[in-house]
Amino acid sequence: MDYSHHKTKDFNYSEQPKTKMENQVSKKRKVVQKTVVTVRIEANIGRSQKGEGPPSDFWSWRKYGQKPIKGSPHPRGYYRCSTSKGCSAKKQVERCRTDSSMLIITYTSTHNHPGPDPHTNPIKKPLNNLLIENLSTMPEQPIINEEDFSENFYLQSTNNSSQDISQENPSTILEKTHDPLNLLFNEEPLSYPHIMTFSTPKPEENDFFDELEELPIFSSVTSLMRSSFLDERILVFP
DNA sequence: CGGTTTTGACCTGCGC
DNA sequence: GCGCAGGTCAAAACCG
Repeated sequence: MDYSHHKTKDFNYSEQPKTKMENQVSKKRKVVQKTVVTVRIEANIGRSQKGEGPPSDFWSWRKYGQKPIKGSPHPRGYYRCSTSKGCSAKKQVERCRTDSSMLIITYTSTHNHPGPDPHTNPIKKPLNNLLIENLSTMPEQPIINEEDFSENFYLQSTNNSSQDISQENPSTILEKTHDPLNLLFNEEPLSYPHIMTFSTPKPEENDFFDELEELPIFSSVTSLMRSSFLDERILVFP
């Protein structure tokens, strides 16, 4: 396995002597870029989710670990981006301890490569009955995925479920301030949810991509996604 | 056969 | 210093 990217200091972890773990970053209480998203699974999303898996998104993820979390009946899964070997993007997926129908997805670090071409990564079956519940920080990557938004996917109040995030990720807001990308969003730090209130293709989607394009990392990708992704979606709809 | 998932071991940070 | 909790490694199993 190629874990050499761990040495790239994508995380603002403190340096310290390492032995076997020299390629492994430190874990807790460090300043990292995080984007927390909660997703509600309304129905039995049996299929590929197997009741535990995270909603898929544009990126391909490879699971590299799973740990039971104290106080939560559900384990947390650890995923890293498998699209590019050098990509340090990771995400953690866990179920809300108080509401097992809620998935809490924590994105860590950013992708250092263009997103996958939807045309070379054909859309799978759409994820039905999903609700984005919360965006506690700015999306630094396309957390909105083609599957999830294909149908029956809509946003609820940003504040309603924020308690889950604020309780379980109290440092999120703090960490966000260290994210240089967020400087781009100072004017409307939590403006994203409103542009995601759609369940069918609407002009709002363009707004979403418009905003994403303000991120340098996405500027080259979102235009592609905007066109191809939306085009693909039309194919998905019956 | 290559990529992904599973899973126990290992490591680090933190609180006491 | 010790124990706990969280995060990652890496070998084996699994899968298409």
